[in-house]
Amino acid sequence: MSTAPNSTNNKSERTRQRILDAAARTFRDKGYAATTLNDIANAARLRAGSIYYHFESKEQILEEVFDIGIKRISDAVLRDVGALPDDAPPSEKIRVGMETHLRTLLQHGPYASANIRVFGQSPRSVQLKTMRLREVYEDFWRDLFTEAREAGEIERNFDLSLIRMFLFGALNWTVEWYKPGKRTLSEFAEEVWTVLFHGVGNNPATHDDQTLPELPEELPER
Amino acid sequence: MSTAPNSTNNKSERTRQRILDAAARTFRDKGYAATTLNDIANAARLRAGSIYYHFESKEQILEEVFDIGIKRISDAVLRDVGALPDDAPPSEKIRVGMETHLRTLLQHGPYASANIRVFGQSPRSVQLKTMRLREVYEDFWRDLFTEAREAGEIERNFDLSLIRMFLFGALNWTVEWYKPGKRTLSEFAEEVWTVLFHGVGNNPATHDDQTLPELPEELPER
DNA sequence: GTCTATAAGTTGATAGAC
DNA sequence: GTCTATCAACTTATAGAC
Repeated sequence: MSTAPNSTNNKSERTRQRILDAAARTFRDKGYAATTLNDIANAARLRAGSIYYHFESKEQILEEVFDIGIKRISDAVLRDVGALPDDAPPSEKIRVGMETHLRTLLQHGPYASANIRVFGQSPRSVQLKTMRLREVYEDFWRDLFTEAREAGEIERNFDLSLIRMFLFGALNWTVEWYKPGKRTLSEFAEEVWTVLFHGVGNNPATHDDQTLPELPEELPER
Repeated sequence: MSTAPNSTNNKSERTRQRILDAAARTFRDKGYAATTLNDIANAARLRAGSIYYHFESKEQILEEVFDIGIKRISDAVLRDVGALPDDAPPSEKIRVGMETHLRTLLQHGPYASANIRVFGQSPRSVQLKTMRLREVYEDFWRDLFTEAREAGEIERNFDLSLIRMFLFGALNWTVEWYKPGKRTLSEFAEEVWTVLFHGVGNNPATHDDQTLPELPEELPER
């Protein structure tokens, strides 16, 4: 009983988690190549050799950090957007998704931010293994933007994939500069959303609610 | 005459440039720590030891790559924006600056993009040395946005530094995903500018009262 | 100026004691 | 499970031949 073999909360598992936490934080701060097993071991309060009882290689640690990071963002965003009524305006779903994406990135541990900062410079083999999870998350957003256009909330002539990459660039780049300040994350996300949908320009009409103009069905592809 | 000692185009200087070019490209692709002097030497077609005739250390190479990168972006943007009439609308200056920033980042060699990708994970001491150049460039954009607000082209209540970081996030992130496609860089920059000032939303008013002429003349191809 | 050779240190990873 | 000890490979940097 005391040696419950199926428990996921035994000592080994907890040590494994400590190593992953330490690795994620160090990867995020210094990058993958600059992080040594000694760095990770020190931060996890054990010796470098002991890591190999829990992991096969440094690369394997990176893979798990990546997978956990994407899953954390993806799960949180899908949960919060899913909690909205099905018939909520897509633009509102986008607003909630943005806020949760940001919140996970900036406040919920180093896994998500390690992902953003290190992915581009990690070995190709590692990138490929985490690709599928990334694509699932990306598809979610692709669908959300398509939904918004079909609902008439996005002008027809915009390139949706450009808009998506543009938005994610702005959001992901926050890991390079964001410091918690006077503005709450919600207010921050709200302002980004406003820029995305209404722009910063002085357009008097933009702040009254949307009136859906007549919208023919033909979509100029892409 | 053949041994002109002051010439900046002698053999030594050209080799130095080859090393810097090779380093910038490899830093951008693999990151600083993952790049070895052997990588650089191979790409520059000489042996690792020979690099030390031209540079004192690996860090010094990184510093020069950073400085060159910022200077390339900064010089190009200040030149192109400066070529506009002084009384051009600030929003137009922003549009031109954005386009040149993007063009330098994506088409004018690896120095600028290495800067974006590697800076955050480089040694603190190196970051500090290039800070002053960065701040000059940042001040330029800060002034431009302030000018735009004072001209009434940006709504009062927006946080300008947030807008600026938001925009640069979107622009800088392009190094992670942009591939030259059907859309020219000018069209691309134009669309980003439109999103920034008018948003993607369906706001009928925003497209009628454009004060901007539509493409009065051909842009000189670069 | 570039080469080869090599020093001096670090790294990821393994073996075996406890 | 974690430790210490250690290896082989690699890294930055230097020395000296050409």
